Order: sequence, then structure tokens, then C-alpha cells
Amino acid sequence: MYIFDSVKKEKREFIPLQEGKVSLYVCGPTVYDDAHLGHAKSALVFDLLTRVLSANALDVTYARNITDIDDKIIKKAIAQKKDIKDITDFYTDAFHKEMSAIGVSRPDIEPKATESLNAMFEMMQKLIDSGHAYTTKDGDVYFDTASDSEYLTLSKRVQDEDDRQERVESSSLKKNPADFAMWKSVKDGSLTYDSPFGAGRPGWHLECSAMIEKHLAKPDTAFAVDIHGGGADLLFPHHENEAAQTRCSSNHELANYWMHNGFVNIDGEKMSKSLGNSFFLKDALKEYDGEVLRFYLLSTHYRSNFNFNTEDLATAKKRLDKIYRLKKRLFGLAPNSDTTEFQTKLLEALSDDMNVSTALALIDEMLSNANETLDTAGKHKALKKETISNLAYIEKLLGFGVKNPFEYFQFGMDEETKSAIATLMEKRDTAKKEKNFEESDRLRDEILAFGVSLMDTPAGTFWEKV
RNA sequence: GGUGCCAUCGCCAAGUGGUAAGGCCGUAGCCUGCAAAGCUACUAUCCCCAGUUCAAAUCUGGGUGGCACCUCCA
Repeated sequence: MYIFDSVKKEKREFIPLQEGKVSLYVCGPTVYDDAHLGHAKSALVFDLLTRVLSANALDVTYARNITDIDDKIIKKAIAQKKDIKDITDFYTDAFHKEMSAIGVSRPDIEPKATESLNAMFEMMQKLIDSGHAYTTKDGDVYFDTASDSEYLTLSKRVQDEDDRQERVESSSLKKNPADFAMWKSVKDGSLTYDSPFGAGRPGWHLECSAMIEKHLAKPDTAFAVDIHGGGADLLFPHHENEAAQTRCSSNHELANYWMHNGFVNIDGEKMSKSLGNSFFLKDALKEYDGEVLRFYLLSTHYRSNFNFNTEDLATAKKRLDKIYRLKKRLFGLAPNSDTTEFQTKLLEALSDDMNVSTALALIDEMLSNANETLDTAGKHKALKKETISNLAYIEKLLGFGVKNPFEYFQFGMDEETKSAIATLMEKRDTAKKEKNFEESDRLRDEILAFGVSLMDTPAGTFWEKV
């Protein structure tokens, strides 16, 4: 298994801290709004990673946090006159449902900020005690970046006087403009959390470091976790700050391997809330099967920037369709348990820093071979079983082709339409048997008008939604 | 301004020193009552310039053009 380490900037062979085991931590969503395609991409990438690691006989412990304490949440709660928990519960639930729709499994551990406060307090106290953090007279707690000689080594930034962090966190009580808040005291009372440092709320970076320490870190290893992942934008300042907190409060560095996934852009522009061009997952799921979105978002290498457009999405669907058509041809057969050469190669491709492109090329090749064999020598039972087993392997490893193939091709069609189509198909069948092709073609046109395509096969006639 | 990434067929996209995977689209053919699906065949020398090397899309230098981060952000 090879992983591109985005801090060392090179592909490295993956060697776990503990033999046979992997700890993976990924920065999850802040639950104050609907998930967009970018959240989906990130979740998908690390979902695939866990599958590939597992297929390499590694026992993966995967944690992804839910940030349910945040200024934006508080702001929304005030604006909508709701409880914070109502908002965070709502979006957490929506997130889970949408992730499930694109085939993303739940992580093994899903810590919430609200449930990790004690771990955060502990870490803060350690940092204060060791001189890496300080309290201001306003009651804020800041991380003292000057106290960490390794600060900025992660993102390889150069500290300059024009540091932009100053612009935003302009508290004059900070020792250094680069210092970041671990605890922000709030005086108004209502929407705060109690702590040994007074009422307030934690800084965003703190929760990840604290959760990792609490849920994943082993005391005697050089790194808290094997792999830490997240979106490319998180490298600085988020991961830099996380790394500093962990480094200064424990005896290990944060992660042995860092993985950052590329961005999803729309029409060449970054999708972001401030630009107002977010494409929400829930909207995409109304129009497309979640698995199509999964296939599309995963079809480009995870580190590349991804430019979303519906034409490419349609192309991705066509490719996924081919998997399902083969599945349809072999429907009802049970797989055998042999490991085929195809499966070995597929895993090999994905084990090379998740080279999905090569994997897809292998799949297309397998699909062609199988179809060709089925066209010419349709009776070969062993070959059919082998193909089914290959398809099952693709399902397991990539999550493609997991649905019933007939239902897959009927995505979004209501029962009324389906039965109307069925009626017309019966009539067409009768006309065909009577060799009344004029009538059968007329009926076909009528069926096609429902936005489906029709295919006559030896096993009968099937329709697919276009 | 600082830092970093990228530039491969009409489109999407692998390949990171040994002579360009795959998909979509297109064309031709097989199959089909006709279609659809499936199958077969055909289509690029890798942004530009210079250099290193027996050999470069792949390394180095210089251009040009995109993009990202430096502020909450997947």
C-alpha cells in the first residue's frame, strides 16, 4: 500500500504504527448547514481508503468528528430562535442520510465536540502548564505559537509580519498575531459551555487534537495516528494548529501520513458558502442515483481538483450503467470464492495511492471480456461465476454495483409510469409476435416518450431510464 | 505580496526516465425484423523554449496559461 503524504509531498509505502492496524482520523463536517458536493467528495475518498486498507488485511479504526460547537451554529440558533441542539441534530441526521445514499459507511467512531469537552479541557490545561498556552485577562486561552519551534513546519509557511491571521483574530491581548484561540470566553451567558476556564466555547482546532488523543492515540508511538485526512484547504491553518497542539501536549507528533483531498469546483469556480454557488448533496440526490454521484466523484483521483459539470456526470453514469448491465445479464447467479487475476490487479491499482483511473480501466476491460464471452460462449458456467465474483469484488472494494440492477435502471420512476410502460410493453410484445412491426415500432416510440430506452434480449424486453 | 499545485486526443482522465491506459463522443462493421444493448476496428507524442540523458509527457532551468491556500471552509 502506497500513500501520497501531502506534508512530505511524496508517495510513501504505508507502514502502520502497529502491525496489522491502522488508525485514521478525518475532519468531518460542521453541522450548521446541508452537506455539499465537497463534503461528499471528502467522505467518499476516505470511505474508499478504509475499504482499500481493509482489503490489504489491515484492521482499520476510522474516526471522523462532528463539529457541533461553532460560531455559525450559534449564529443560526439565534437567528432562527432555536436550540443549538435542534440545529445540530437536524444537520447531523441529514448528513448521515445523505452519506448513506452515496454508499459511505459510518466511521467506527464519530465523536462530537459537545461530548469531547473534557478531553479539550485536559489538553488545554496541559498546554497552559507547559507554557505553550496562556490566558488573557479577558478569559481567552491562546496557543502560544512562539513556544513551538516546529510551528509552520507542517504547511511549510513562512511567518511574516503581514500575517493574515492578525486581520481576523485581532485581539490585542495576543502575544503574537499568529497565536490562535483554544478557548473564547463569552460573557453573555446563554449559548456557552462551562469550563474550568470560565464560560465560553472552544476554538475549532482544539477538538480534533483532543478527540484524536482520546479515541485513537496510543501512548508509546511516535505518532498519535497513522493517517490524518481532510480537505486540501484544511492544511493551514487547521491542521497546522492541530499538529502544534498535539505536539506540545503529548510525546508524539500528530500523524505519520497526511492526506488532503482536492476540491470540487463548479464551472471552474470554487464552491463555497460565501460565493453562494454551493451544490448541495440533497439537491443532487433528487436528480441522480446516489451511486452515480459516488462513481462520478470518485472517478477522478482524490488529490486532483474536480470540476463538477452535468455532462461529465452523465458520462460517469454511462460507465456505471455498463457494470449494471453485465450484472443484469448474470442476475441470480451466485459468485464463487476464487480470487481472480482481475481482483488482484484491481486491488493493486487502488493500493497505489488509490489510483481509481487505473482501476476503472481494469473494470472496463473486465466488462468487455465478460460481455464478449457471454456473447459467444454463453453457457460457460464457471466463467459466469467468475464474472459474478469479480462484480462482487467491485461492489466490496469500490461500492459500485451494489443495487438490484433492475431497480437501478428505474431510478426516479414512479409506480404509475412503470405500470403504464409495462402495459405498453405487453401490447408491443403481442404486435411483435404477430410480426406487426409497424405497430410495435409505434408502441416503442410511445414507450420511449417516457424517457426510457428499450432493449429486446433473449430473456425478454427490458427498459432503462435514460 | 508570500506559499503551493496543475497544463496529456473534441470532452473527462491515468501514466512521473524507456518510447502515450481507459471512458465519453465520432466513423465503419457484426448482431437485430428495425432498434437499443453488447462486441470488433479506427482516432493524440503529451502548453512553449532551452538543457541533462543512449533514451523525457515523465528530470533541470526559463517562459506562458490556469487554480488553490494565506479568513470560516471538505
